[in-house]
Amino acid sequence: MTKETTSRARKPKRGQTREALMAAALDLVVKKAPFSSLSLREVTKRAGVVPTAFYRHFPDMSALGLTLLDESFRTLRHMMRQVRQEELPNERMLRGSLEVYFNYVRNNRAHFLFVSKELAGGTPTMRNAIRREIRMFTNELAMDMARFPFLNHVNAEDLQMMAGLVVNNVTALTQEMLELEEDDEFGQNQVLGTAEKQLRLIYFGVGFWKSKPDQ
Amino acid sequence: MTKETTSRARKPKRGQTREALMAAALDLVVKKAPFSSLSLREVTKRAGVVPTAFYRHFPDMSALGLTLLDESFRTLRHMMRQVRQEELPNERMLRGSLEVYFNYVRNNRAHFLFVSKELAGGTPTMRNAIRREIRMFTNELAMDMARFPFLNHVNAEDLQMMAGLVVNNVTALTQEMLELEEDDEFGQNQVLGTAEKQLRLIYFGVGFWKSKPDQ
DNA sequence: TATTTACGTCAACACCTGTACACTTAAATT
DNA sequence: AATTTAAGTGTACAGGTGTTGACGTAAATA
Repeated sequence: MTKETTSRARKPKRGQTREALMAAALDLVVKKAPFSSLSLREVTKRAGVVPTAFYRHFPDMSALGLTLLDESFRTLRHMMRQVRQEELPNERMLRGSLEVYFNYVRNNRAHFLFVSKELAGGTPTMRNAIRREIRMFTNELAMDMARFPFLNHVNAEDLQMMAGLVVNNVTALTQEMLELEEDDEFGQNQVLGTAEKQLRLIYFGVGFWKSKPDQ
Repeated sequence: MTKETTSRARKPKRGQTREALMAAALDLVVKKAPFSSLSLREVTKRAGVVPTAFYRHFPDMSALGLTLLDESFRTLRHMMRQVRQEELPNERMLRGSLEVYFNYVRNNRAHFLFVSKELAGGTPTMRNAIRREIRMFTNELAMDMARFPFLNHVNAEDLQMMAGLVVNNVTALTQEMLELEEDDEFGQNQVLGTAEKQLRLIYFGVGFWKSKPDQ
């Protein structure tokens, strides 16, 4: 008799549980703590699903983490590629590029917070994956700079060094940005202004650089 | 009859349990995970003490964390003050300063790892405390730069910007250093070399900088 | 239409967690 | 020498943790 009456209270919830789990994890990262210290049970609870349902989608939490990491960088990579394909950078477009980038950060706050917290505090696997992505950005930036006419006399190693300088700073400023309240437009503009000045200063230094010819 | 015979197996362990707890926590940070995800029980276990003994020394884990943070920065502050009191910096002594600093990092690896992981992943209290310390270093560096003769025409805001650039980079390179194995001298020298070049490049850019007179 | 598969539920487990309480005892203070 | 204090111990409890296993059922496939 109970068999046919139990069909009413079942939640259908077709196939979007995977996305719900990912969203729940990101949500908790924003509101609570770094991903690496979240528990499987609290993620499923926030996703509105029973703990054991987790295993239908991921073998364990670290698999969820790596999926989130992939999601975090996929669109960013795409955006950066587009920006880099435009005309050769000049001083005028520096501000524009920074605005585009930091706007992207603001619109993907959760993902950047996730990455930022795992960069130093995650498992070795996670840290290496993130550092590899960042190194890739650095390499691509160095390749772009190689096409600058006035950087012809800078060797590959020094180009890498310069790109590293830029990436290090943008990374640090991103984290500074993430510490600000979401509606703190004054603070955000201040960081943006600082970023522009710092990059321009680097730009000046780069113009003066002379690589040792033999190394 | 059991009363007087139980006196033999007691551990004396006078008053160094507090230090043992701090050392145990640092140890676990190096070998296991960020401080914020350590449990009270595993810290006491590693310190060779029963869980409840913890409360004789700290009200909770976050109090231990703040103590560790204080310990991490106290000696560093002292060292930096000494370095800054020496003669005005020139290009020659840049390498020397970096060597002193990174040597200090190497000799205090656990403390720097602790700070590095809490900087982005810790509780808000912890993050703010660390960021305050770093901001202090930036301010002091900016004050030093103000005494440079050839920086007379740079206003206070831009000095802050320049100091921020330097500190951001040294911070990033410190974290890069911490990712290397303790005995990877080649990698460490490579980071040191990159650091020197990057700071020299900034030095060039600073020489070219003109502040807007009105801001 | 019959069968299989994907994806949800519930119950149970062994273990780890922070913390309260009552106890012992070496050392410090009187 | 007597007493107080500081700092260790063991027991206990309520609650959170990852993971196994058996079960149900809507949707996809045959």
